[in-house]
Amino acid sequence: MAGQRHVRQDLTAAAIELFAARGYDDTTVDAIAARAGVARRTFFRHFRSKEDAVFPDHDAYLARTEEFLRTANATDPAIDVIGRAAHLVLAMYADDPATAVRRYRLTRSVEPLREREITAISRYQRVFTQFLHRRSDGTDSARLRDEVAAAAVVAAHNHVLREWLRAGGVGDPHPRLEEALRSVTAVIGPWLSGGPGRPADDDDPDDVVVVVMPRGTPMWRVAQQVQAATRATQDR
Amino acid sequence: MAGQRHVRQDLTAAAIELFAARGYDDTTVDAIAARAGVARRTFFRHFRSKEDAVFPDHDAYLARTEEFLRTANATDPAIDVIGRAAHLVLAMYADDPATAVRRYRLTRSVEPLREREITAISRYQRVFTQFLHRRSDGTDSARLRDEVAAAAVVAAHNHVLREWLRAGGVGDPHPRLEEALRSVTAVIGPWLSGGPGRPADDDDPDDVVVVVMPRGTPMWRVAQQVQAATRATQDR
DNA sequence: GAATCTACGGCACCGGGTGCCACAGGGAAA
DNA sequence: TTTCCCTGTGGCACCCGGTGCCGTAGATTC
Repeated sequence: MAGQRHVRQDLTAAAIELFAARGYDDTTVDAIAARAGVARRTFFRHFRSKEDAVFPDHDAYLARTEEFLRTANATDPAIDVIGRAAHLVLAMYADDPATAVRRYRLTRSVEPLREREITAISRYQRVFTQFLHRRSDGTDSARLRDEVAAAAVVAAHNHVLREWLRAGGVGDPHPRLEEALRSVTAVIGPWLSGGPGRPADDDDPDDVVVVVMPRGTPMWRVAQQVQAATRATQDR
Repeated sequence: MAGQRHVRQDLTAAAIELFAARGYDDTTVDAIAARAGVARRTFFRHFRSKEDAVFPDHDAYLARTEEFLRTANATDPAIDVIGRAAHLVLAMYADDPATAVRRYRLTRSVEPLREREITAISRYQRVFTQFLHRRSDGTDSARLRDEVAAAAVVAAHNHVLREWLRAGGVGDPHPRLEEALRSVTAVIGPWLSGGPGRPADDDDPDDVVVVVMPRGTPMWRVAQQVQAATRATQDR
């Protein structure tokens, strides 16, 4: 049956139109179903709740993000991987700017939808955190850093996305996210992966590490270099 | 009427007991009201929704947090102020460990309550962000840093709170939050008030950053130093 | 003692969400 | 072709959270 996908799309379209025209509270599920030309019962076959009609394929997006993280290259810095995952999430909005903007305007004014969106974001953050946990040792301080790092990346993503939506969804938000993530990961990245090298010899003032590199080097690379340098002279 | 406060407390007590005993979904508002010895209509006079009964004075807490931030000393570093605000939020849980733990166990297993909690947390984060915005210039990069900093502090708070609750709410969580915040603010603080370094001059091979520091220096401090060094020669 | 205010109870109603059964159509196996 | 099954759908009844409205009892004020 080819119409199976149509019904779902018709329902979201009807929902968004009616919400925008008559308001969220004053739009019943009956009205949405009627506009889409199906029965009320069919609506709840496609969406768990009234709010879900606004975020149709959210579960699929989250699953895709999890898949991306699961298949990520194990040698890439973890902070960069979740950064690219943030780009992936952003792309899901940026691929259809018109819908994204309409949904944003709606979400901003309707409380239940806003709460829905917040919980959706928290699920992404949770997925990011779990990914970082898989890559770090289980110490409490590492877990703290993982959660902070995930929160930071999500915050950067949200900032760029919101600014882009507020401006009407014009242009490509990806470069802006890239820049924001560069700024954030420069600080968070090294701190995140900052396990101790060999113990410092506090009594030896000459036991130092010297690093020279071009200005603008990504901080995660700085961290790599410093750790490499630390290990290099480990057996002096 | 002295019983006016009693009814509210009785209702939350009845709700938590019944939720724990019979599950959230299988507990109707009628049952809660009956157990508290009042009518169903009275329940909705005290709480906007069924979930609200579990988080009785959440609005008051948020208001207290806002008040704290509004009356904060203007000369204190912003990152420290929201850190102390996080301690204030933590104290609201830690003041009644038994209730907090019961509520945590409940919240963890019941989805609607978990979503409620998440939106509650997001409100705190929003308040933190707005406070930082009031203290920073309105540039886009400053706003980004504000949001990341607020997210980081909230994440640290959540981590400490959750670990404390998971362990049964024994002991004082404040020292642990203090330590977590020390670790986080050491990285975020300078970055928050510092701003990004100047862009790299890729065509100038002499445009390098040199950092020398004791072996074993935590990586977050390396990042701090590198950024400081980057800014230091900004006007050469 | 009358007026007023506040908290509460009872009631009817709306609407989101679910369970159940029936049915239509299309494809695969007989 | 016939039979069977599977999937998407419609219709119905029902539960329950949440609201509006009105009445009332008790406490307070003048």
